[in-house]
Amino acid sequence: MDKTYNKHEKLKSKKLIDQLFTEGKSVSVYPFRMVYLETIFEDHVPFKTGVSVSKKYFKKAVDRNRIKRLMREAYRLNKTTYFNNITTPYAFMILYIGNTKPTYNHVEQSMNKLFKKFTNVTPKQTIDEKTT
RNA sequence: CAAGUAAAUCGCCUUAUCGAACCAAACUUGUUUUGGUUAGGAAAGUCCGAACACCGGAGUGCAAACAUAGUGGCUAACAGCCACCAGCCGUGAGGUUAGGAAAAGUGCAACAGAAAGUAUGUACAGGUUAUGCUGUAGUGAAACCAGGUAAACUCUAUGUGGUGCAAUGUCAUGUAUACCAACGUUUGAGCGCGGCACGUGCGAUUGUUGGAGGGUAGGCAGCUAGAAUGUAUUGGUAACAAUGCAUCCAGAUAAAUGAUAAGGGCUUUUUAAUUUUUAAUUAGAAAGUACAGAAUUCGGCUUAUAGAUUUGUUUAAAUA
Repeated sequence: MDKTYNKHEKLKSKKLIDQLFTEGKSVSVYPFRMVYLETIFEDHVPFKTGVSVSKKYFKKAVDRNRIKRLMREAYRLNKTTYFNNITTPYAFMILYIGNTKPTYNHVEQSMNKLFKKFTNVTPKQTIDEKTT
């Protein structure tokens, strides 16, 4: 997997996003919250990821754009270290739940923590699902 | 010089690494390669005016509601812009104005004043038997004759259908089936023919196929070559118009136009040194580098904006 984040890796389907929020599980490391769900994609992409910032805390479009860009960048550069070993396809939605404008370093560190937590959590759950 | 004043322009740059979207070409037809393009002056507020689309009426008049309001011009249109007149502000350059009508009617009016109008007080004088009456004084912008106010109602003139690209059109996976047709199934309720049975016709139910309808997820069109931009000439005081030449300049949709690092500008503060005091130059340090992100498209208006630049123009008094 390369350090890319193109059209096919973006979570776009409205249907899937609704499903994600109703059925998905979540891990959170401040200031992020990641909702995830196991699915199968028609175009055989391993992961699809979306990014979201609340309009409630950031009223200006410029600020929202900036934060989303930082998040996408952090995802793009760090996903290879965590997700290359995972074979099951997942849909992700990463939410920014803080209320201050972050710096890039801050975003990257938090994102790393978030992914670590995710990789620790997921295998257990899959085992649980199989047993029960 | 300094302080204004009016108008216009710009609004960080370079390099490296890793990326995103769209378009074109190529072939090895791909999550390929190569090339090109990729946010603003306000993209913002959504306040006016249009284009375009659909709905309604499809004609005319009146009324209501809303908007506009000096005169003339510009414009596709406008509540916009330009010129001129008038009032007000400023020494001035200049700024600013909801600048139609008070002899149609209704209302309102601070302070002062007895009273701002279903009034007639006080003092003095005149007059009278006396009162009513007449004059003067005092308040105020205005005292019975009217005036002010229409960013009060109102009147006059002019204009105005509604909803908005989530408009609208089109393709249509899947799902469900009140619809229609054909064929078929059955422990086939019930009904008709018949005295009853068999039989036969209709048929609730159910299956398959086809059609029609509906229009969800999603795709495509609308979707960017235009009242376009730049430039020159001509006409016009100007807004603006005409003509010639050149150019193609974002099209995303959980929403691209980026991230990081290094260096350099610019501004402010501060330290040191030098020079002719104010100040300037050089070197170092610290901080800052705005407002803000297209979403159908144009013309305006309004609001936000670190800092920089250019041009025209004004300066009374005081001080040097």
